[in-house]
Amino acid sequence: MASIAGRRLGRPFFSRYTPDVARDLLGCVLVREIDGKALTGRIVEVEAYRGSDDPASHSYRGMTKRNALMFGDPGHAYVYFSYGNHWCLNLTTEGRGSPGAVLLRALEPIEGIREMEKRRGTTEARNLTSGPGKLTKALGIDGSMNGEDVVTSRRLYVLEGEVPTDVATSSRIGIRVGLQHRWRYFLKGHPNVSRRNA
DNA sequence: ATACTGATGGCCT
DNA sequence: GGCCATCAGTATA
Repeated sequence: MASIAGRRLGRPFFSRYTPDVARDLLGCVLVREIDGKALTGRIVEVEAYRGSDDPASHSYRGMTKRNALMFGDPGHAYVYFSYGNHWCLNLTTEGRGSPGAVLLRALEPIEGIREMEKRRGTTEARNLTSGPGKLTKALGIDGSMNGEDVVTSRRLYVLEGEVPTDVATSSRIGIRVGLQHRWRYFLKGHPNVSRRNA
C-alpha cells in the first residue's frame, strides 16, 4: 500500500470555519478499524453544514437532542439516521456553541475492499462508497459511532493525505433550501463521487 | 440517458 | 402528519 496517508488530523484542523474544513478534508484518508481490520478510503466528496442561518443545516432551528453534537466540541462523529434506511457520517467543526459539521459523501476505497464488498453486497468498485449512505454501510458505521471523538478514537479517525489539485464545488445535494451556498466540494471527474455531473 | 417510487423510521410541528 | 443531508429498483426513451 502506497504511503499516501500521513499524520492523524487533530483538534485544530476541525476547529475552523466549516466550509474550509470540508474542502481540506478532500484527499484525506478516513480510517475505520473494525474486527481487527482496517477499512480505509480517500475522501473525494463532502458537504459543509453550519450555523443558525443555513436552512439546510440540522442546526438551523437550534439545538435538539439529535443535533447537539454539532454545537459541541469539534472533531467528533455526528451520525444520524436518514430516510429510514441509511446512516450518514459527519465530523463536527468550529467551536463549542458555533454549530457545524461536514457530511462525508463519498470515498475512494483504499484498504479492506473485500470487506467493504461483503458489507455492501456488491463488487462494483464504482458503487461501493459513492454516497453518504453507501460509505457508512461499507465501513460498518452506524448510530453506535455517534459522538466518537475522531481525534483520539481507535475505531474511527482521519489521516492527512495528498492535497488534491482538481477540486470542484456545487450546491449541496438532496436539499431544497440553502441552495445559494456552494458548500459541496468534490474531486472533479473522480469516478467515486456520488453524481457525475454538476 | 432521466424519472419516478417504495422502503422505512426518527424528528419536528 | 409531513418532511427528510438516501438508495435500489423499475419504467420509459
